Amino acid sequence: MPPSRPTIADVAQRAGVSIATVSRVLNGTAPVDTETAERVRSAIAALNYVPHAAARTLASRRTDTIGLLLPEISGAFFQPMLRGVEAGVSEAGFDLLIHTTQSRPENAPRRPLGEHNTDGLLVFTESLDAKELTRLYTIGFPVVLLHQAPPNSLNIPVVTIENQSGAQKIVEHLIEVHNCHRIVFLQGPEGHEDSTWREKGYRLALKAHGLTFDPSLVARGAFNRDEARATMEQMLLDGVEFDAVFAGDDDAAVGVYLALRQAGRRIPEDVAVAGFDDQVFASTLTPALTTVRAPTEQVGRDAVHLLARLLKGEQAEPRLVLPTELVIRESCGCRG
Amino acid sequence: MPPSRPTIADVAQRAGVSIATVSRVLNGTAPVDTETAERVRSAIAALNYVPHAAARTLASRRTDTIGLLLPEISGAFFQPMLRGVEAGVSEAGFDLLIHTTQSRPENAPRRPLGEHNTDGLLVFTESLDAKELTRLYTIGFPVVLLHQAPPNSLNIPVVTIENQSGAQKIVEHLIEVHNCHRIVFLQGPEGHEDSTWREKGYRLALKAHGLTFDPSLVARGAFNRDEARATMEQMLLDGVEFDAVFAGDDDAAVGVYLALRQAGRRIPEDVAVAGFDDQVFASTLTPALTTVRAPTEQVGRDAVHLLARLLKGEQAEPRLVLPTELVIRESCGCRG
DNA sequence: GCGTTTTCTGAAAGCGCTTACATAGTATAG
DNA sequence: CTATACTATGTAAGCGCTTTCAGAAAACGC
Repeated sequence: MPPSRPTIADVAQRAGVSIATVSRVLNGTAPVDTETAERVRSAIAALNYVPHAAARTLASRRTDTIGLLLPEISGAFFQPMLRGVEAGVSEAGFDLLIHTTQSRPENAPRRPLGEHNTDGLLVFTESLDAKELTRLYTIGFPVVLLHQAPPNSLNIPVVTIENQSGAQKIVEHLIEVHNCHRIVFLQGPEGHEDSTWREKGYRLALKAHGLTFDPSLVARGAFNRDEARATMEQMLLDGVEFDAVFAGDDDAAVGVYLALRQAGRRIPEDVAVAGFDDQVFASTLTPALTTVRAPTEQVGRDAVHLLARLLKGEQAEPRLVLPTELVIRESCGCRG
Repeated sequence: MPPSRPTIADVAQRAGVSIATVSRVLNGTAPVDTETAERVRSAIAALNYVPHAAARTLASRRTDTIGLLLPEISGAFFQPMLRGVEAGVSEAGFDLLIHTTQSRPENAPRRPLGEHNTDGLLVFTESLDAKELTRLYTIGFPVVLLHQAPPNSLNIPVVTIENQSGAQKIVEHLIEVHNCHRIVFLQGPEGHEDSTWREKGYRLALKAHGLTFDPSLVARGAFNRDEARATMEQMLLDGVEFDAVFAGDDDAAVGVYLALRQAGRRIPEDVAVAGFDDQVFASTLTPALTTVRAPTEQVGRDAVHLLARLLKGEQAEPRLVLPTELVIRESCGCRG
């Protein structure tokens, strides 16, 4: 057995002080004589002492940890968000505990992240049910929602993006600049809030230009390459006529590319394509994808800061909506 | 203040037993009468009781958590690895604590992951220095290395992939099938082990076909799109002649694509390009990228299982090398 | 100088669990 | 029917910290 790690008592003994004093030096919670503090610090260094996180948590009732709940950790969309969360968390001096809800086996622990192991939670759309969210709210546990409005209009802060206006702008671009009239819209997963807003934007754009909404042009892309591809193939098979596709998000746009290419339809000559998010790969597709830039990294970062403020007991704005921005590339027909 | 969460004592009282019995029901560490156990379980359900992780850790000296140390969490390369690690961790019944070493601010905690908050560590190349690795080894703390051999030939288990033979195979494909003679090799980041092995494979392939190694064809791509692009542009500017590029990895291959395209060189007609890893985007590039499939997800999963075995005190193989596989697409000139 | 505040330090009580150890009851063996 | 062995449960001692409380020492005010 290896020599067990030094405890605060070892440090105290070596420095000739009580453990309370060591704790004070460690946390700066009370004035300590300069020389004493120095002795403690050198004892810490000599022993290679690191405080035991669990003991600390138990005694102080703080975990110094923020929990992040999301559907999946891989997936290009979550990369910038994770980067933002990570940066925010480390700036704010917390640790990060990540939990993904997809692909969880049956025997999953009942409540993997919560008051027992984090000080606060970041919750992405669909990764925690309304019941648990309500429970957390009623016990006053700090939560910040990402890309999702609170259920039952609870007063839980939200960070999200301008979905509707972004979608409207890009659809209007297709209409105004490229004279598209029959624009397919691929919805996101069932009940996905981002998708709902984007569809509203899509409809508003049509309306603003006197185009009637055609339900046969709307189908599910599920924000997913393969599903979008299958949907697209089906539409082609069904002989649905269209001159543009607003894919809902960039992942779906890739599926659209694949389906159209296979069917021999040229982008953008035969069909203009637009995405949403501006994920990393968007610019390297051929043709480069016209899309809406979502400040996903900033969402992550802002959410953490908002949560951090909540944890300090400060007041925080209940809703943060970050602006999106049109990114014109080639797939719509510009610079074709 | 919200009503504080129930403790084991509350459960014990409600079930009319001692806290020890509750603990036994919770952990199954000793026989408990069926009926008593049932009473305890319903008390737990009624109170919505969840054991306090920190208290548990403190008392049992186990964290049930595995730590993962890597340079960055975003980046397409790490996605499959994370997926594998995640899956493995949840299969093995552990929690996952992730820590990234890049972009850490100055005031970073001295040792964010270690014996004090995890039972064992998964360490990706370059994310922990030899000194700390040695320290962990000497105190007998379980560690599994990913894509990296242990320093000072310590006996630390490793999970990695067949870099050398994979690289050799793809370079030989360029030589044998496409008759390439002047093949550029873009190295990974300074000191990156994967890169070292790939370079060896590159040299072996040349040698096996009687081609002499030309140092002017080797430059740094850093496994990074932008850096590879810049390097490539410089080579074009310098007038270096070549008929193929083995980009080191897929990210660098994208940079190569961009640089070549801008310079008006066609892929694969003028220059054949090959990558390594077979990241998600490889098949959707135009032309589709010929590369070497690295079983990155499997690496993550296997590493966790290896670590889990170590944690159980079982013996584990000291080195796991997963096979790579040639993936021929269009960028080399096949099915052009 | 003497009371009063301020600064520093230590003793000790938990935080919510796990886990020897002890004990009582119940089988099983001879 | 007594000796032996389980089985089921409780008691209590920590795990390594933080934090309250109190006290000693030093500094201050007048």
